[in-house]
Amino acid sequence: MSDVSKLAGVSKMTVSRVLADPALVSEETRQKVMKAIEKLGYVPDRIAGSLSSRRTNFITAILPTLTNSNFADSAQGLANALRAADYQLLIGYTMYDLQEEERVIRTMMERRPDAIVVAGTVHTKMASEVLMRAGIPIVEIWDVPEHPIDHAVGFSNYEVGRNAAKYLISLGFKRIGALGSRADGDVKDWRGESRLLGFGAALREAGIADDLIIREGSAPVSYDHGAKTLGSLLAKAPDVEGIFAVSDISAVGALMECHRRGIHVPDQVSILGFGDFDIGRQCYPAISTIRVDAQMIGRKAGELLLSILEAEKGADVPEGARVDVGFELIVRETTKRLGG
Amino acid sequence: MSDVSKLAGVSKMTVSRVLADPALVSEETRQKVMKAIEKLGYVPDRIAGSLSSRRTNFITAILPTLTNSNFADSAQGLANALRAADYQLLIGYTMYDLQEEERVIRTMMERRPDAIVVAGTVHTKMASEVLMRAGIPIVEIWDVPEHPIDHAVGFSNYEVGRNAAKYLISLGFKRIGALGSRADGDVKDWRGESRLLGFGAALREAGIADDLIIREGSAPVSYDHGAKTLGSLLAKAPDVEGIFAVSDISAVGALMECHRRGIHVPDQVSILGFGDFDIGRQCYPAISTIRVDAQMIGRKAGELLLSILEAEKGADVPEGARVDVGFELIVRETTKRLGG
DNA sequence: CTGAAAGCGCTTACAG
DNA sequence: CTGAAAGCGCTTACAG
Repeated sequence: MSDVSKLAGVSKMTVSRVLADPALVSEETRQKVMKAIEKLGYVPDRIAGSLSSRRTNFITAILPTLTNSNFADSAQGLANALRAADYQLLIGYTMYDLQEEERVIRTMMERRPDAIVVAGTVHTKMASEVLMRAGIPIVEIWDVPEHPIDHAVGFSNYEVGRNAAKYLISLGFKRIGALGSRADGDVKDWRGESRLLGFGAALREAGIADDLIIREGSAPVSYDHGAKTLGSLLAKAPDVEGIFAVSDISAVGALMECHRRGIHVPDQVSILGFGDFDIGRQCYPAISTIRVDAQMIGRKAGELLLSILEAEKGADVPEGARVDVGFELIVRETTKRLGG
Repeated sequence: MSDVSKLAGVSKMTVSRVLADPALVSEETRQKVMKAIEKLGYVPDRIAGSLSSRRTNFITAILPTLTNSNFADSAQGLANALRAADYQLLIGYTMYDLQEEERVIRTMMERRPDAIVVAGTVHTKMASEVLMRAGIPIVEIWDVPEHPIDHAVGFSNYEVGRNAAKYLISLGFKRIGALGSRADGDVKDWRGESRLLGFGAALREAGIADDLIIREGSAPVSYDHGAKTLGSLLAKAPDVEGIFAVSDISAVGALMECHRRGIHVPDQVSILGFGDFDIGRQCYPAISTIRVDAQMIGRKAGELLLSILEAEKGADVPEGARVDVGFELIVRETTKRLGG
């Protein structure tokens, strides 16, 4: 930068202004500076700029994994929303492990992000404290808790579970089960667990036994997980009529296992998934599922942050926003009314 | 940090040492410093550290999209390899657009990454120059060109195409086609195009016409793309016997379209995909494909970079490394010998 | 519209 | 094993 200022015959301050807010500089000076920048191939150093201005234009996104198309969609939605405003995403993975999440959050704090987006509303005590004291906007995504740390953009996983149960009940079933992952230990899909909790509650409300909710294996869930948990469920209740899987991935695995065992879906058993993954749409029979607009979650989180970070002084800024993007039941071919 | 040094009654330099290399500090001093850090909840500022040390521990990864499980796997493999060494990934998306790639590369340079990983070996002239002059290690992934900008980790897409053709020829087919995306304009999947080029070359070598290579629509490819290009191919050659799709996604789309048209796969036509996506493995009939270890590409790129960046002074460092991870033909149910 | 001074919070390079 | 000084490359906050 000082090279540029020398070549252009102006002060460093003027070069800085040309880059930050060209309107502040006279047309003539600007031209000189631009020419010098061009000639020297000068690339401004944002690290130095960040240190000086106390703004990094980094936004941290903490996700369980990127190998899940839903979270990848949210990341992409977030990145798209932020791109125009020149923010750079700092992505961290937790592998559904709360200890790892805490570690990632701590590491990320050293990079001084301007805001943090984190998937999930359950954190270690330490992690929650770090986030609360961070002094920057925090957006929890993929759920909408009563009392978010700061902001939240998502939907109620509990209600998803309740709706799943209600739908299966409406189909006339009495023997209803679910396929999920283990709910103990650090590595745990809390959102999936919320769905199972809501599912069980709705079952009980309807006077139906909730003893067929299988929790086996650990997140992230796989096709194999679906196949195995289906086996466990069948061993327990060969007469099960309707099944809710916490993820389409498990649902597809369960469906394939049904094929192998000669159990017809949906004539003998109905299967409902979650997530509306491509594979559920394309497989045969196509999986009935509950859809969430993952990309929209990312986009809305991004827009919320921009409205806060880019607010003019004095403008009023949303406080403790809770955005519920909802969800949608998509009935396809794996669910069917009893005797229908 | 100066708060910490005051509380601990030492200089800032000593605090810095405790954090960077505790072995340099006496046990007693270290304890005092650690206690002060704990008490104040001090979180070191890596932005300042980066400016001072001229190392950011950022590594930039530039990918077409994260919504493709192959690239997501590579990103995760890269992140896993770098995590232990305390590097943070800076991920950028190009949406298969070379102009956008150039823009992303320029923006990323302002963050002063210690190295850059970029998917693909075709760049705008400007982008190539920026990368060459960057003065940091560059790893191009997902192909292995004769002359990489710096390093390369991938496989030969051209050879993938050749092998696809050879395999279909070995099945006894004479009428052989392919499904790809448009090869003109800025938005373009160059790796897919390489596969088609190799495919056509092998066809010609065997004395088979290469006029059934369809290039329609733009990357990223979709199920719909597979269905539509299959339609075009069939319109041109109703008697086509073997088809190679540049991606499993297209292959699945083509397979579904065959179902709809009452064309039996593989009895009437064989379909070979690329990428070994989950969906190809799970759909019925399961897609024959060519598999690449995407996660390994990311991991090897990460390990290569670590060996360079973490090298002791004087240690010899790989120069212009070209790592070919190869690929693997996986025969499943959508390909079958003529009359077999 | 332009500039000189100070400082952001660290690490480098010495010195002892 | 410990510390004082200088500086990384910008922006902030004044001043004119």
